[in-house]
Amino acid sequence: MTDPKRADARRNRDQLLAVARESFAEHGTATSLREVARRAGVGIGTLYRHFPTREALLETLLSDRFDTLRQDAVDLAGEQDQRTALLHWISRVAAGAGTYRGLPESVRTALRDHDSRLHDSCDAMRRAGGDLLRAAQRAGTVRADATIEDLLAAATGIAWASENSADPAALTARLLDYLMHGLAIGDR
Amino acid sequence: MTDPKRADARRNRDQLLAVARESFAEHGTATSLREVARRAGVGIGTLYRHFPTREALLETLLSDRFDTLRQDAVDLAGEQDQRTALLHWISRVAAGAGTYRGLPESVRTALRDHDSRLHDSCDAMRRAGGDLLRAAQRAGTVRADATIEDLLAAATGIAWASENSADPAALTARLLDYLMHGLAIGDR
DNA sequence: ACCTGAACACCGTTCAAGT
DNA sequence: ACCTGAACACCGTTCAAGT
Repeated sequence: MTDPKRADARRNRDQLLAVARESFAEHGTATSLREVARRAGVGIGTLYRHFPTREALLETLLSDRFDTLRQDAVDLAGEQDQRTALLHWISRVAAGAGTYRGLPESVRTALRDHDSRLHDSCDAMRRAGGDLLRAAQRAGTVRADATIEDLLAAATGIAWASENSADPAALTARLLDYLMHGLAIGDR
Repeated sequence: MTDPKRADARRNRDQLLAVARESFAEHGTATSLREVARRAGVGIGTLYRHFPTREALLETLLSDRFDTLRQDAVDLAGEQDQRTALLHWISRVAAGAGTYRGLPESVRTALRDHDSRLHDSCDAMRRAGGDLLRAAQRAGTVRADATIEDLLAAATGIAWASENSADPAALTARLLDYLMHGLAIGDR
C-alpha cells in the first residue's frame, strides 16, 4: 500500500495525495472522497485500493507530523526554562491539530485509539512530550499532578475551539495562555 | 411552527421531539433524521414541515438550557466567593454542552452565529455569565484580561475534548481545574 | 498488479399530490 | 392545515469485469 510497484500506480497514489491535501485544506477532513478521486482523475475504486479508509488517507498525509512533534520535544528538552519549553511544544501541538477543519477530531481519535496506524508515532510523541512535562515538574515550575494525556487533550480541545473563529490563531494563543497559567507554579 | 393548531399536528410534533431526544442521546447530533421520522411514525416531509433544519430540531430541544444557565448565573451572583461561583457556572456550561455527542459543535455554532434562533437566549446567558465574571474580576480573584467569550469557548472546548473519553466527567473536571487555576489571581 | 465504474444501501431535502 | 412519500442529487463502500 505504501509503495506500489507499477509506475502508473505510484503516479495515481501521488496524485491522490496531492488532491486530498488540497481538498482537506479547502473543505476540511469531511471532504467528499468521490470528489477527490474525480479531481485526481482516477476511479473511485482506485482511491479505495490505495487508501481503504478516510483515516488511512489522512494518516498518510499526517504521518510525519507526529514525528516532527516528537523531535520538537526532544530539541526543546535542552532549553533553560522548562516551562517555556513545554509551552512552546504544546503550542505546536495545538497549531498542528488546527491545520484542517475537522483535524482536531482525527487527532483526538488517534490519541485514544490503540489500533490506529498512527499509534506508534503518536505514542513516541506522547513519550517525548511526557519527558518535557516531567522535566518542568521536577524543576518545580509546573503542577505535579498534570499528565501528558490531559495536556494533549487540552491542546486538541483548544485547536477545536478555535476552528472557524474570527481569529483562530489569536483565540488559540489566549486559551493556551490560560492553560499554561493553570499549569504554572510560582511566579506568574 | 411552535404551536400547531390541529391536534394531529401537535401530536406529530411532540412525538418527533420525543424520538429526536432519544436518537440524539443514542447516536449523537448527527443521527439520521429519516430514522427519527420513521421511529416517530410520520413521513419525512412531516419532520421537515415542523423542523426545517436539524439545527431547528436541536434548538427546540435545547431552548430552555440557555435560559436555565442564565438563571444559574443570576442565582450564583449572590454567592460569597465570586471565583467559586464562576467555576460552578462554567462547570454547568461544560456539562450542558456535553449532553450529546456532537452537541459541543452546535453550541460553538450557536455562540457565534448571530442569526441562530438561539441567539437571543444565548446572548442573555452570555450577559449573565459576563456579570459573574466581572464580579470576580472586581473582587480581584480572577484575571482582569479574561473575557466571557473566551470562557465560553474554553468550556465548550473542554466538553468536546471529553467526548468519547474513558471517563468524560473526570476529564472535564480536570480540564476545568486547569482553566480555573489559569484564571485565578492570588491564593491557589 | 492494478484500474474502472456500476451497484447497493444509505443520506438530506423538496415538492406535487393528496386528505 | 397538514401529511405523505416519490424524486433528486448526492454520499461511502464493494466488487465483478476488465487490461
